[in-house]
Amino acid sequence: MRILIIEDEVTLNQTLSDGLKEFGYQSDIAENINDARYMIDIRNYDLILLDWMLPDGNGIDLIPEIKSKSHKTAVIVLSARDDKESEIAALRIGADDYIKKPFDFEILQMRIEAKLRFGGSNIIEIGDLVINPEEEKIIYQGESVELKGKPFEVLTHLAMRNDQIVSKEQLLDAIWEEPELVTPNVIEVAINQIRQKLDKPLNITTVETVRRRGYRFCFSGEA
Amino acid sequence: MRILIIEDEVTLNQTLSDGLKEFGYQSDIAENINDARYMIDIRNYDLILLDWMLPDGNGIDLIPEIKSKSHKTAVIVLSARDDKESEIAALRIGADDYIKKPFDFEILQMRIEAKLRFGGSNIIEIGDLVINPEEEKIIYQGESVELKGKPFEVLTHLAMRNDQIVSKEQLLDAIWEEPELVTPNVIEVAINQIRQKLDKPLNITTVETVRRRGYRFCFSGEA
DNA sequence: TTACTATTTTAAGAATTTCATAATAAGACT
DNA sequence: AGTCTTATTATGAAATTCTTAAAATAGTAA
Repeated sequence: MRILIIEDEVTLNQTLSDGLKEFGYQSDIAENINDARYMIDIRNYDLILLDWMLPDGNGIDLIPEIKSKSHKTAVIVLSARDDKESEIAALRIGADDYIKKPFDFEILQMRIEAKLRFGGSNIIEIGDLVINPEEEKIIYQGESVELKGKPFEVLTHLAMRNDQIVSKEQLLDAIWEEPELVTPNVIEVAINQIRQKLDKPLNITTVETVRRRGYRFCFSGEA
Repeated sequence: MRILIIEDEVTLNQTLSDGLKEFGYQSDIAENINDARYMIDIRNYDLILLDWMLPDGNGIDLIPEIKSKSHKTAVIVLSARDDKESEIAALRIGADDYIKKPFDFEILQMRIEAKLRFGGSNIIEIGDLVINPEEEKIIYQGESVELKGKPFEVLTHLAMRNDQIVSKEQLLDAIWEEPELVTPNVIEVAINQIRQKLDKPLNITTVETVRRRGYRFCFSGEA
């Protein structure tokens, strides 16, 4: 997670930066709009803390630019203004939150986490293989791979447990509604699908069989 | 967009409900935790307004349940408590925002929109396809496209979630007033409309079906 | 109100896709 | 070789989605 702090008070921005680092976030500091613009341009931020009053202008004027670059970047405005109109203006222009100065660091911390929690995706990324369970999509080296339904679920389950042996029973329990009503052969069929549609055309080997024990997803990302 | 209001003061919850309807949101009211639990169970909410003090317990105790059902549901806590500890507690347990009572409706309005907004404005612009939900208008390569009513709303909902799979249930909850009174077939019909009136004449494919899981708007803007 | 129009919903058969099975082939181990 | 496990493929059944048209509902203007 990368956070940009746009704030000109050196004491404050340093405190914020240090505090955020403690919680495991990467953070950069910009002390004016100009620098901020540059940073936004070269890096992708998950969240931006934005002071309203900056030496070279109003922070909130940056919001449209930020949002146009990436809608997914959350913006929290920090402002000394405590009138209702300012808050509305900030939110209206696209801020995701508005916190009045002086604020409690713990509350800011919590609000940041609340914002970033949203991005809790469970995308599996191994080398240049990307599996997105939410969207039921597989991308390998930029190419989309056609694999749907049960075989996709099996692949996902295995890929999440990279290098581990997963038994057929485990797969059945995890993916089939009523595991005892189907023969274990369904998995063999699914595995076959995966090999046909993923391994074969791309010339890679993702799932290997461990005789009597199950299957193991084993893919380093290297050829 | 469907919003659940969990609030026992009848005047307030009615005001909120009416206000939200004016802005085009579907909303339901629950006056206690028990009812709320039921509603959460049967419908998918994009956002939940949650009063802290309810006749049968603390509202914030519902947050873990809400989040475990769908982490995409945003929760805004409304509370009469204005101490720092309460706010931290609410955020820590998973709330996405905390607003102290009495609050200004306009600010609440803005904060709701900040949560639900997926981009800067609400005009959806992908390549040379422009969808304007406010005016219920679609422009593709300068050409106006005739698509109104429910099918338009379905398209909008899908387009706002570009690339994501949206289930029929979610569509029903978001767009129909009483989702359980209609069959899911209405969506199939709406999708068909979209394909007839948007995809076919313009020779593009916007919404693809993901069998068993729903539909996905998938349009890069490129041919 | 009445007639007319547009939109929404229902219904039902067609078309498609997925799933599980079974039968057979291939491979591994003793 | 003989036995056991896994791979492969085809096929039929089941489930889901598509399509179309008619019925119902809501909306508008005369």
